[in-house]
Amino acid sequence: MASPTPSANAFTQHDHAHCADTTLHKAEAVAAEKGVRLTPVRKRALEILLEEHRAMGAYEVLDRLAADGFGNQPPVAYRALEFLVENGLAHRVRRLNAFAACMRPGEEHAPVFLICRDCGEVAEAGADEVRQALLGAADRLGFHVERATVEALGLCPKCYQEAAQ
Amino acid sequence: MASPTPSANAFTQHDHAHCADTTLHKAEAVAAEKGVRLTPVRKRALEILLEEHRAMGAYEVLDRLAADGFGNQPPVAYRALEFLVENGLAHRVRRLNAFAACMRPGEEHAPVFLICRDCGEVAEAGADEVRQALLGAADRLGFHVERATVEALGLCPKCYQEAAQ
DNA sequence: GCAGAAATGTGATAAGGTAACATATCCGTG
DNA sequence: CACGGATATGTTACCTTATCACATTTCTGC
Repeated sequence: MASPTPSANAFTQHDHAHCADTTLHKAEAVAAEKGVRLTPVRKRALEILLEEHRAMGAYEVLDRLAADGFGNQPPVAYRALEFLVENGLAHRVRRLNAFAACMRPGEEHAPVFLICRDCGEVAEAGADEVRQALLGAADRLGFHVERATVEALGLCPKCYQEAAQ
Repeated sequence: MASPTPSANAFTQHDHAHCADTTLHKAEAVAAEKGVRLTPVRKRALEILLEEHRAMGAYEVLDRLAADGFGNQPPVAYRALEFLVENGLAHRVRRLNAFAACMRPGEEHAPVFLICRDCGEVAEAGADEVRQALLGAADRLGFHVERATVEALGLCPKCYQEAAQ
């Protein structure tokens, strides 16, 4: 699989600097509202994810944090990332052993990740129907869902077209 | 999280020996039909998963394989497990870094895993609506889904009741 | 039987993740 | 403001999970 380009999300071009900026502000608001502390490492970790605009491994984030003067041991990255995930500011993409900034912090949503196996691009899609269906299926078995992971592997529009040629 | 009991699936009691046996036969039929080889290691790996009837780590499966006279290096287990997953005879449970035998080999299905965070039990639920919803959401973005991972973490009926007390 | 493909065995090592503990910082309370 | 508990950070060490590379064997079609 090729290295993911940081140039698109949901498979559409857009202004990164802008969306990263507004998302960071939303994240700060969420943290304030929840009464949790978006400390320097945590904020920087989120910024890194937002800047890169792609799924990043914990060690990759760690390298960036270390370069910025923070600790260079794994727990530094894992703790910051865990905090972000716990508070809905980032997501964990299990299939990639990676993390990505949440594009809708604060909004209640069931993140669905669409991962292109060709270009590596990861898109976060909103999909309430998926969540509803999952809750329904679980409910029929008496299972009480707390968190859900929904990830699809396949081809993004661009790579699908290219593959068809 | 407590160690998962091998005594239930889909949170209901049933006859293991029987279901393991019939599932193994179905798996053999699937392999024959597909023209792929269910070699000794692969078959044994599947048997192990069926016998234990729970999600098992690759190294745990490896230990069992080694005890049965197969190689004792990681690739032995990973290759066998990969084969099983590729051919729909087992599933990978990403949240647990584990593998579980498929209970419906041959049937086209979207496996949904319900993982109890208390007792560790893992149930494979059929949930076509989930798959449909996911395909629909992906389609709206022009994404072409090939494989999907759907996993829910929460409480099984038993642990939910116990927690409520 | 033979050649190519598929599968296995093995050693080595990369990548991902956590436990434990010391130190520092924050923050409410007296 | 000082103090004490809770929270957060830094660091060491280590464990688990997963893959690469390459030699050897086994299968399969011809």
